[in-house]
Amino acid sequence: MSKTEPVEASNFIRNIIEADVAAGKHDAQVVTRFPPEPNGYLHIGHVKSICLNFGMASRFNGRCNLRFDDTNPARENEEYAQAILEDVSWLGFEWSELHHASDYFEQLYTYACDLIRAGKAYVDSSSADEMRAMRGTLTEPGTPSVYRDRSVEENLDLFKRMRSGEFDDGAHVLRAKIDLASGNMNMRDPTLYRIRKIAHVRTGDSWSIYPMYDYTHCVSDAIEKITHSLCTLEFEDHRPLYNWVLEQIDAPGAPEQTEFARLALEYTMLSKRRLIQLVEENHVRGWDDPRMPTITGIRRRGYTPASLRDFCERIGVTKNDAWIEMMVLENCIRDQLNVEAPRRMAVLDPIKVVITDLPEDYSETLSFANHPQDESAGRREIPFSSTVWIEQDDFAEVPPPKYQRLTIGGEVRLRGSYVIKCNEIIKDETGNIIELRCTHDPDTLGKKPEGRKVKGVIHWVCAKKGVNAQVRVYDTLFTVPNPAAAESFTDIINAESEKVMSMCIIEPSLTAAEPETHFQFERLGYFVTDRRDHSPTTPTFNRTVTLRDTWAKK
RNA sequence: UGGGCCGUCGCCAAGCGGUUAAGGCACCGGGUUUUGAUCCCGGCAUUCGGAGGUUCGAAUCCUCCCGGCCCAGCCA
Repeated sequence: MSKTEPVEASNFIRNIIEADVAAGKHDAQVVTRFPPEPNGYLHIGHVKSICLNFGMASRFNGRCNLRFDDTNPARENEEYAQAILEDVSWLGFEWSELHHASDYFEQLYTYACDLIRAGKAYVDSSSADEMRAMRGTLTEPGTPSVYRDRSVEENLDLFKRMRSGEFDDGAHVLRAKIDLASGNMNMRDPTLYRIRKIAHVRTGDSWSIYPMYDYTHCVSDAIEKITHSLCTLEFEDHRPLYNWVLEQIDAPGAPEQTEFARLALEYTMLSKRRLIQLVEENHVRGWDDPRMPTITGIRRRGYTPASLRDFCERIGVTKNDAWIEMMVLENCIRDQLNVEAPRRMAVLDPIKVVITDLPEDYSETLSFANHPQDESAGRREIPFSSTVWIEQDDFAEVPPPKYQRLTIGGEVRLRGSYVIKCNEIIKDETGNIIELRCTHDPDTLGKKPEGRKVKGVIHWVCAKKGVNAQVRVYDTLFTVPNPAAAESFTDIINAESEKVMSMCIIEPSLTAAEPETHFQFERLGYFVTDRRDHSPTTPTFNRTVTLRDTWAKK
């Protein structure tokens, strides 16, 4: 076997882990974790992180935990947590262990007391505003709070009473005692605990103080013996603090944080706040609107887990501020569905064609391959009669140059059927074409026409047996590549991001399809039966993506 | 000189002192085709943000410069 081995794409994180394993670091184990906060739906940016974390674990025969970073009960809820579990599973990943940061609250509290005893943390009774003022600026050092030198006994006592609920929100916080002059703002005595007299989904009201992310995350990683803690670039500045905390306590593990660039996808917005806004202001119909970049939305649009995993493979992992073109995502689903999706015919914007040289009650059954390159996909029967629907776009009274479809006096192949010629146009009183009267060449079924070339092939559906359906065609939600840069998104929302087409005609067999079944509608694109709205009596399809169209581009 | 980070083809991205600077997407040809799809074949960076330097040899090491991103939540 001398054939060239396909070189698996390398990335810096994989290289680091590879080197660590080779060096026997962390006992040559690889344990990662995906740590979402249950305060929103997962989106395609999270998919990158999920694929990385689960992918690395599986590649190195390690484990990947799913851990909810549930340290802020004010914003988190169970609906989000359930959705996250479903999305990760749907993507095809299985977590090794399921944890919650809240499982560690007691341990976190104990470590915090250790920190106080070691003189590494203190209770600050300044207000949030005062603390902000004392923090200094990017170029000026901070100034110490008057509470910075409280005794260990006083700190311990106060912290204990904070926990017991004696104080109101904001009365005190627990701060690490590090370096108020640090150029890294995170090291200027960061807050470790704040008082929040609010019930937590999992711990109820047993706590009135909650630990901050910086303190919780590293300790949670250590408790779970995570080896490689992968996160996005904005946490780079937090790494010194992550390490500082673990150095102060008697940590069970020695996780190492490595940061990578978060995904930036053209024409989409991935900030949780903005996504929530889209939903709440009804710019979309919900978290699973097929235009949303959420996993559930992308799923409803018709993307598959495999196509999303492929996407992550293609975009790579680096620290570059990279913008991924929409096309890259689209090509992933095209490539998968081109191989896997059975072909069908559907007419979205129909115009009637009457074949005048066939008896009015003529009907015939034609056999079609379900896939042109894959015999194993089988065949199906399609009804044909003297009246068919074709796409309005496939007829032009005044054809543009190089037009290969039906024109007056011209011929075109009805895919899998006969070559027809248009002889006459019928218009209504306002001038709209309502019917094309054509004749057919009976000697062209399954063979090329005699003595001439017919280049064009168009799709069609039998008017007698075709079934009415709703098809929703989608375009990008925004009109600009970087919507996040816009002042308000009301003026950059694409008014044509969704077009609901209710007069579509589909092959009769399509009504039997289960929800979430993928098809290629020939010459149009890939479509999926809607997860929620599709049924035999209400056939409903979403357009996942169009076919590549080199002609339309010109 | 507040701190941290990033710059390799239009868009991603390998590359880790010696390679003809991988690969994918896009693009441009040409072939096959009853989907203007797919598929196939070919083309596509004398050059790695810039300028110096080290070296027999630099995208890879050093210096300076230019451009971009992140940080002043009791958010994550």
